[in-house]
Amino acid sequence: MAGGALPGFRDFYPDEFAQRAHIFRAWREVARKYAFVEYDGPPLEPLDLYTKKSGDEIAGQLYNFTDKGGREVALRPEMTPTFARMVAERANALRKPVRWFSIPQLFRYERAQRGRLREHYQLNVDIVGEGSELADAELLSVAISIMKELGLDAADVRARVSDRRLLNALLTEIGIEESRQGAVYAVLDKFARQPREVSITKLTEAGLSADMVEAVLELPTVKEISALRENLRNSATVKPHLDRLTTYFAHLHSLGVSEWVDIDLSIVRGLAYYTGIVFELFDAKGELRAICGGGRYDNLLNDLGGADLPALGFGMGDVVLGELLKERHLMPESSGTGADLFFVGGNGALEHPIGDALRLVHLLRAAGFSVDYGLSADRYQTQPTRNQVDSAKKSGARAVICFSSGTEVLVHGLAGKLKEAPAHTFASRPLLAADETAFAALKDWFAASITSRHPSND
RNA sequence: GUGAUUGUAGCUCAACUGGUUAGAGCACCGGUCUGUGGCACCGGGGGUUGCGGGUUCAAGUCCCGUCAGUCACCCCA
Repeated sequence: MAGGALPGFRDFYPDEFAQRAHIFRAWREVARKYAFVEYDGPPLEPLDLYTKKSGDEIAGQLYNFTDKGGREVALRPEMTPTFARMVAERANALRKPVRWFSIPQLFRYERAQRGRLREHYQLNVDIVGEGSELADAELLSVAISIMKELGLDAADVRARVSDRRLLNALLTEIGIEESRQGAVYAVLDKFARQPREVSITKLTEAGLSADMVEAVLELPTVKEISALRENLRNSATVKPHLDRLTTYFAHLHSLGVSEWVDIDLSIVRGLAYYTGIVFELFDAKGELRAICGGGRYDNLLNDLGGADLPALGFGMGDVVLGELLKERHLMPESSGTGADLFFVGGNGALEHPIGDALRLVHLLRAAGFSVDYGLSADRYQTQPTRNQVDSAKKSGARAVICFSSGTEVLVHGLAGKLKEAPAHTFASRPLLAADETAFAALKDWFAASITSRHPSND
């Protein structure tokens, strides 16, 4: 449609905003449980923050331009460089290990597709200053706990785990020299998405012998450490890395998330800076793109900011996650205002002009209620009450309130059938006189009688 | 950036091989109904058929371009 948002950008109408808020709430709630603290940085950064170290692969998709001061700038495509700079600047002062998270809006200039827009929000969770595999286990546990928090289970989402150091050792043991390992990584990354013959061709072209090719193509099928060839498993080069992965899995088990996790040595991660355990979260059916990806990047802080600290982290975008939640009907369907009270004109509207109505609304709000009403002074007295109540229901309000006579105020619940809903009348005079005990009585009754109309959405 | 495919109201869709003022349901607005008020019914607003050209007596329908969506590449979050 013409005149809409720019391609790849989204308008968040209240319903969509509620869904976004639902995801953000889960992110923040779980981060808090794991004792991470929130930070943020600028959405606009110097261009070279991204071109210097991340390489050309990212440069072609940057949303960049020259600002009015002649500076080359870019909308941030990822948070890690900003994070690295912030940590490096205060590396000595920060208490380790650092547990930080952020929910930046990120931008990339590339053709939009399902699950990939030009803009998205991405939870970033990072740990700095801890090199042990326990930190890796803690990090993955955060990601999985978010899935749980949103109502997903181990049948919906799978975590796939690999380890760059282990993979390096395995390839070396197979006899592949380091200069050719990059090509092998590329093939492993695409192993599931391209025909086996293509993989074989590419590996052969990379200079691997038939034996090596066979050994490499076995790797993605390994589901347990014991399934590795014996000579690989027992090699002195490989063993320490296998031991670490074993310990890592033991920690995951203790943290209660091991049933979500599979070994998958074809998980490579595109970004070149990963150095250790890496992981991705996928929907179990494999219909969508990765929900989440991350791992250990022990050299990046040093390369980027000169702080020699081990670090690890993950990013989780709102787009794919949102699609999965919608598919599983785990998203709030519609928002409504959810106001406590909706004021309508009742039988007493003629005795109480709009001024009285507004005064009551004002006092109710001052007493702590959220109050909605039709913004027409005219219809307050002329529109049939039943039609006003219809509007109140559609608004999602929990109860209606009106002048039911010259001397009384009626509060009536909107949950369920109107006839069965709780209702109560209060004397209007003390309420209009801002009598505190009258409002206290109203609040008590409301709290005891009126239930939320959307108990499942909260 | 490459290729394929789609584009009618806010949403989901209709309109025979081109043929009167492009329709319906839902949603929205107003109203009616004092025993099914999260119901039924009545009425209303809203579309230069994505946009721009072309063919034709006549285009939502055919052709070209363009923009946008979707999918697959590329690549990655």
